[in-house]
Amino acid sequence: MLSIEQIRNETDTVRAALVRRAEDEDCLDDILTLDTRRRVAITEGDELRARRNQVSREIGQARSQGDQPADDIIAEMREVGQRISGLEDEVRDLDSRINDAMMALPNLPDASVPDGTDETANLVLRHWSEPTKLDFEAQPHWDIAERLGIIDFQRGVKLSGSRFYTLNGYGARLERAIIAWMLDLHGNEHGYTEMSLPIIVRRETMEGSGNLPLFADNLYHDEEDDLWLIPTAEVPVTNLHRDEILDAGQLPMYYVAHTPCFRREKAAAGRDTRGIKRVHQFNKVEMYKFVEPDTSFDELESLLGNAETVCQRLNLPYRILQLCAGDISFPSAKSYDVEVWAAGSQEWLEVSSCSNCTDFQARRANIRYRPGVGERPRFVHTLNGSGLALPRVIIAILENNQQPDGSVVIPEALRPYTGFDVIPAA
RNA sequence: GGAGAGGUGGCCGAGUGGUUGAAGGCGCCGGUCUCGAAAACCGGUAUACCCCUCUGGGGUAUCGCGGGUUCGAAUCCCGCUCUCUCCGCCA
Repeated sequence: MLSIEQIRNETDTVRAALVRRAEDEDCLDDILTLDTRRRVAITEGDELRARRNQVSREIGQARSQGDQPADDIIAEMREVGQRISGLEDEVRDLDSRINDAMMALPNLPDASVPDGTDETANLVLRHWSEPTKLDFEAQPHWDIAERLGIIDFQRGVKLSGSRFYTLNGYGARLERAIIAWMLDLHGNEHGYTEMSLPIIVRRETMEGSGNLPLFADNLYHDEEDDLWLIPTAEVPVTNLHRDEILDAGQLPMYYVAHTPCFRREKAAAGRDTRGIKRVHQFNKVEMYKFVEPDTSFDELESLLGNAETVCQRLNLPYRILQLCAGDISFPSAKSYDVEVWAAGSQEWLEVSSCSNCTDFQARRANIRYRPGVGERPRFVHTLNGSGLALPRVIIAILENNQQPDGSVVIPEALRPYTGFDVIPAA
């Protein structure tokens, strides 16, 4: 959520930034109109309340001295009370309309974010290593995995429907190893605190992270208790410190968590239907930072570095994309994507998206910190990045490390965790 | 799921209709004292919003949340929510 002060005082800046995101900025005028009406109503209500407080105090004092208050004063105050109620209704209505409009506004792109309205305008910043070249006919992961018997698509569908699968034997063990290895890497070498979190959360939690009310379409929902399955660990982590005022000394705070992620993928129906590139349930290791505002853009660079380290240690060729203004996610002010090369399906796979959400989520979830003793609380900045998403890492390992005999070699870094060096050809 | 108890400021804890945004204590910050520290003493110590003749002044709201009664509610009534205890159930 943006700040109403910024919309009020820097309207043109906000308008220009929204245009860069290819967002409709007409609502700004509506918000400003509602905001003016709101403040008029608040002022009038406050004045009436001040009058009522004063008179009530006088009535109390008179009564304590045995005097009876005049009936006409009581009658007048009764009427003042009704006017106050009316103004309160009006303010409540205006608040909710302003809030609805504000909730629909995305974060503003940072000045360093390139122009562009969609993914075609994203910039390739750099490559690491060369896309894997195999001197035999490379197979896509769905063929490799089925042949090795480590992914069962049919039975996944039998259990849960399309876009579900099971990992079997070496496949399941490989996934478990990758998760444990990533958590250890970020926990031991990058300074993140490991968390195990609820993956089913209340409505308020989804609102705090910005997934509701706008993106309900992509979420699984339990109607009976109004609980929601998380699409990413970003949701519970963001809300860990909701409605808190942190000490400056506590920042920065780094968290890493492995969770299953659930996505209905309504908007992507029909896309990427083969294999495990786009599924309804997947595992992900997520990195998350709460930081002081002045440091957040530096923190974004180191966050990206942490994601890159994962790819490097796995020896997966990757490239870094800087997302353009029209392609950064709703709460983000600046984002980088990490894409690894998959030699079988011959495409770049997004395995991580690292974003600086500045104070956008913090404002929504009311996460503040006190810069110094006696100073006013300020909103923290939040950042998140996958570190990494499991299915696509598995795809890349299977496709890049496949051997002519049909086996798949495990990256060295993972071997202490898998306990095997190769998935043997069946 | 059943029964009961309870949610007050950073923490503990008073407070059942009228100068209570909230006693008292602890903690924290500043000061006095001291070579320094401790102790003691003095002072300060929530958040959000609004207005103005705006390096300052004034006002409003907030005692889990939302309604209601009343001139006036932390205090009374209703609904919700969360926590705790006991019973039941269960990994």
